[in-house]
Amino acid sequence: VTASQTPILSYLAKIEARTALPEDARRAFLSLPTISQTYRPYVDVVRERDRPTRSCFVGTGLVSRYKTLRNGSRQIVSFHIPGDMVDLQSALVVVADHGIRTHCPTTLVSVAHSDLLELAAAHPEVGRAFWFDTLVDAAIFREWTVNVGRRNARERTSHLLLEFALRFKAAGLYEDDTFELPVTQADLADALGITAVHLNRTLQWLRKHRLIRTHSRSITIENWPEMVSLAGFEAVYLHPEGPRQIGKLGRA
Amino acid sequence: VTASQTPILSYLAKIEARTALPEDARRAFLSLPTISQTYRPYVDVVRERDRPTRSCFVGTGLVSRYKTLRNGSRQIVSFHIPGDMVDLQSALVVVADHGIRTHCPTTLVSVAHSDLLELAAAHPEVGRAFWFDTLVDAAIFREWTVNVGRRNARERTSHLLLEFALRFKAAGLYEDDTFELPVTQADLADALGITAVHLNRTLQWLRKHRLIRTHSRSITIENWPEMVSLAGFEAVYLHPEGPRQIGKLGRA
DNA sequence: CGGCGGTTTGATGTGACTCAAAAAGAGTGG
DNA sequence: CCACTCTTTTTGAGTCACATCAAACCGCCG
Repeated sequence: VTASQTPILSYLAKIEARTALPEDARRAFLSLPTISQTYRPYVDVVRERDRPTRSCFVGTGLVSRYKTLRNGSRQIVSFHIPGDMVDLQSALVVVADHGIRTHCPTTLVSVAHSDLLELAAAHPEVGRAFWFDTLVDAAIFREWTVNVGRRNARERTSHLLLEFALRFKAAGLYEDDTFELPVTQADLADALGITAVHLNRTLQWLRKHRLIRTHSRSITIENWPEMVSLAGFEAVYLHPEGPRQIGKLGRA
Repeated sequence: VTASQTPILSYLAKIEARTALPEDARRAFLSLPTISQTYRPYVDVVRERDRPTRSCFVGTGLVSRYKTLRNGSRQIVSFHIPGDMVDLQSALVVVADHGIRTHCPTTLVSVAHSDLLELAAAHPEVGRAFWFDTLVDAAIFREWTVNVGRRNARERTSHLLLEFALRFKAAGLYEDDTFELPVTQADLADALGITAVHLNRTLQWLRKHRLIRTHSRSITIENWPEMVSLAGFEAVYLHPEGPRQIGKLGRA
């Protein structure tokens, strides 16, 4: 196991938590040629309108996918943490409709699209896993839309923090109700569709009411039930149950 | 060609506008057993937390996908017009994280998930087309997030109307800059994340400034360039260019 | 012609934005 | 270990876009 395989192993662990892959598919996946690269904070990995030829996995650090508007304001549409596959979509979609950039020192491992598509073609289970991953992605986007469309600043902020908590937990990066979120308040605000100033006041409110605690960039969920209820959080959309099983496919 | 095949033909036309399918795949697709059903306005086709076993195509009318919050407010996350495949995602994702309902008299044609998955397995081109469709879906959700997160009421409203215009045009339901949108202002407001009252005033503003015209439920884009500029609309996210070609797959 | 969804209007309230500047950290070099 | 800078967080005051509530109006259909 080389260092550059680690993020792929994490990704495999993630998708296999839902459905096990056959041994040969696993092995084929792990033997794909990869390139590992380290980036400084706030570096664009993909720019809007680029035509990337590789997809990548997050090893350490954190990246976001974002869109920029005419007036310069930015909306972050998703964050990706270690073990996530970023930009799987660019495997099929030729021109990027959004950018991808780092927020802290980050290591990414990339794989050529052609290799991914061949892998998916050769191992239908992998293809299915990719499709499922895309579907969960879409589900998260939908929830995000609800978040910015219909919830106020307190609700959205706690909703996002809870989503992070669950995803970090699934990635094994969550202990004592605490996780590291190497992102500034301005960045978070860009994701939440509010201003940094207003996010700051919102965080203060959450702290004052003992819902969360913060120490530099680490976040502690202090009162999980209250947070869930404030956010109106329902974990269904993260679909931890995994995809429909192949066994169930036979004519019903 | 039976009546219940029509929506599938439209769907095929849609995906084949991007990439042609081999003849046997086409034929297999068209010979799937279907059920055609007509619904009245405001009927739930799928309820949140359901476990649907069939996906459907829109024949006539219009359906929306939506999520409901605790306080009863609703956020529509997408609309589907004739020729769209709705809820392709439920083929793999077991439990629905959102509802689907009609807004006007609507005919849907449904296909069993098991059939769709077998089709996709037997014809990789179809599997790829499904995956691509999911990706475009996700791209639309992302844009929608940007819309509600970072644009004001006028910008979002014109953005949504332009998206509709392009999609209706692609579906051949657009003439003289005009299309039928069988949806109330309250419904549109649910999609835009604003109140019906405010949407109403926004539409009045758009009319007064000669950007659009409305006659009952039909909408005319009166000044396309101005609308595009107001909305900050960029059509990339609809990905009309289609998926990466198989021919390009060979090791680069 | 009355009832009924849907649209429009009006008055008032407020959550979030804007601009600006102070305070607190974090990193760097002497 | 302390000055210095740069970034991030925090505070304050004024403003605006959009929400809320409520009523009137309109077109459609039986």
